[in-house]
Amino acid sequence: MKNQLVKFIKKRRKVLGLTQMELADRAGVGLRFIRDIEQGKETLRLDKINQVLELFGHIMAPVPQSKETDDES
Amino acid sequence: MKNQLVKFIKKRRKVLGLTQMELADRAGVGLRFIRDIEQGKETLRLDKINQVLELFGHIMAPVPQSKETDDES
DNA sequence: CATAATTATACCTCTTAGGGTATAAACATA
DNA sequence: TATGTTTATACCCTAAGAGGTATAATTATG
Repeated sequence: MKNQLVKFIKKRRKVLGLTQMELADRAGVGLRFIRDIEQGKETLRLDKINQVLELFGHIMAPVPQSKETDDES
Repeated sequence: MKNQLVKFIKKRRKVLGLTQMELADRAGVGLRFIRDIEQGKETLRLDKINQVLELFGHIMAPVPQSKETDDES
């Protein structure tokens, strides 16, 4: 599966009913960064991504390419 | 667990008996980048990391913070 | 429909990641 | 010990990521 990050962020944000701006504020990143994530930009910085994922109790880690998202945790 | 990436890269590289330089060449990244990864630098670019992980059939994806590495796949 | 809220796109600036190179340190092995 | 190999640290330069802002497009909502 490709771009699990995009799907994950979008889904989680919707679940919490947050706007991109609210998410950006809570994560302490710029609004533009949230947009870049959700647009599938691949040249993002890892620390910034993790900064956002932390809100959802997640972190970026190496997983087998084939494996489907096992989280929903 | 923190920095699964560092552990993963170091372990995989050792298993294949590659030097940092060899890994850099095969992944198509600079030697400095491999070193930055293994030194735990957190401000790395996601696309570059994935470029390296691809050699091992892996990719960066969001996982629960608490979950231990389940790969070894 | 009109209006407001949310998201997307574009431009500018500043900071820094990534690559290269050189040197030093650590780690082997004889 | 000395020698060669691998890894770490430090420097410079270029390209681009991240943030801000403004504007357009999209999506609700009445």
